[in-house]
Amino acid sequence: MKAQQDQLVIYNSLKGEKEPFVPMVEGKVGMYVCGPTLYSEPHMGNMRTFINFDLIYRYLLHLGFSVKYVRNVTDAGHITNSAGQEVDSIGVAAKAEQLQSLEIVYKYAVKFQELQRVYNMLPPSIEPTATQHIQEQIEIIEQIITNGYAYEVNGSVYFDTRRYMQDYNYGILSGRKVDELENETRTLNAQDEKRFFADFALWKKANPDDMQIWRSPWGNGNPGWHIECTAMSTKYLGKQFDIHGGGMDLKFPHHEDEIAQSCGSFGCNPARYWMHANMLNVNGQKMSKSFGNYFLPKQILDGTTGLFEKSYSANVVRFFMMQAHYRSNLDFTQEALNASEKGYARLIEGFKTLENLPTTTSSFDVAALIGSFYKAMNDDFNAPILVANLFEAVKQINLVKDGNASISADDKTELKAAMEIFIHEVLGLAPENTATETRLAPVMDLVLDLRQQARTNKDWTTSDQIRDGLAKAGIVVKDGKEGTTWS
RNA sequence: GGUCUCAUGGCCGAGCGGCUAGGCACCGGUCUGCAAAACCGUCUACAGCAGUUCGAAUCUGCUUGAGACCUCCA
Repeated sequence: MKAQQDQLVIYNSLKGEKEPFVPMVEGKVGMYVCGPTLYSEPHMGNMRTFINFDLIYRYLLHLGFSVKYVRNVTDAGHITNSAGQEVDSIGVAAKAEQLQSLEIVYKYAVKFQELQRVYNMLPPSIEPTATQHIQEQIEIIEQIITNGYAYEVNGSVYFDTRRYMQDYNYGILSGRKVDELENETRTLNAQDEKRFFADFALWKKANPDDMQIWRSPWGNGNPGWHIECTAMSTKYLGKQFDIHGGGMDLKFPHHEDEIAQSCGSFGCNPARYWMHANMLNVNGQKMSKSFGNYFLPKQILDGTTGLFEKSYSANVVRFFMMQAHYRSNLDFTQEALNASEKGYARLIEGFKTLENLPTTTSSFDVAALIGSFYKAMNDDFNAPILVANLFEAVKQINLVKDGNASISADDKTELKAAMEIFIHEVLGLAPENTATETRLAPVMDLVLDLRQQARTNKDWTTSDQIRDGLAKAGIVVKDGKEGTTWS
């Protein structure tokens, strides 16, 4: 397994190129991913990022790394809105739903947990929340002030971007130049307290109508949005760790500001590899709350998205996502979803077929095939190539089944183990739930037995009546070469 | 307005200078009482125009189109 670790290459957003992955401590990986803000239910686009990092987490685990995967939950913090004002989005949601802030957070945390389970995502090593780490945030802010990169104004604390730029490169991740930014910024409202337009809030003085407030050396207030990630990643992974991930849309300003905060307090970039997952598109445009073109993960499971005429299983949705690279945009369309549904069924069917294959000698290179699975994933987690290679395996399996190819017993065992690993463990496609089928099986055996009797007697009327009746109940009967099956 | 990214066959998507993924759909075939399913085969695309090269979907320039970020967003 060590050899496979050595070959892993990751695209580092910080450098804009792929580079060999070398963890700080051999065999161990520290990974931080920006999680959801719990002021509403996560939509499908949000899920794509988490599913992609779940894939990355799973593959790192499979390679034998000891991974500490930290994904935060934002349950407090003031963000900057379009008017340039600091806003507590959770408090706003709480007022709208006439609940307390923590009720809002809890409500959506429960839903998010449920979604993780449904989409077969491995739980992170820890899911810290911002409210549990106010003290740590305050301490880092104090350190930044001590280092001279932040200043207090009227109970609020701002990051001093101009001062910072004298010592560090603000824009190292996003490639932005601050002097250009100034001219580009469309409006500059409500920024009287800031010394410079690019300064951002580390701590914001409490408003009279804030639902959550905390004590600080600067008076009662709220942490800024960016500081929580710095506090939590530092606490659980150290001042510098291996991988920092998140959605592409967090690159600027969120991740840029995280780097500034870490450099401003500890003097180093928090992560050596920055990874950014791309967006999910609907009709060619990014799925987003503000565009209103979003649907919820549960809606696609029960067919109520209003966009597609049918429902799809979580495995199909996940498989669909795995057919696109995490750094590419992905378009959700009816036709593509249908394609994935059939392709997924074919893959699983092929894997099942492998089990009952006769063995002689191998007519194809099984070791090379398995090697291609690793090669794909080692190349910056290229899941679509992995899927293509899995289909190559399915093709060979079917050839063997039809007697047009052969496989040795040892190769069969190896291939079965490898496919099991890559389909279930790495891609995270959950084994199908057969609970209902086990109850139904004896009944179906009886029904199909009766139908077979009718068929033997050439009583097509009865035979077809049974088939049509079952079809209405959602059970499809297939008359194969070696008997009748159903699903 | 600024910065950046991307344009691949009917659809979704890999590809990162030569060996022209993969899935689905279509079409043809095998099987079958019929049907469905399954399996096999087929289909050869890289927005346009120039250029670099022995050779370009892949590199360069221009044109056109789309998107992201600059505000909260995964």
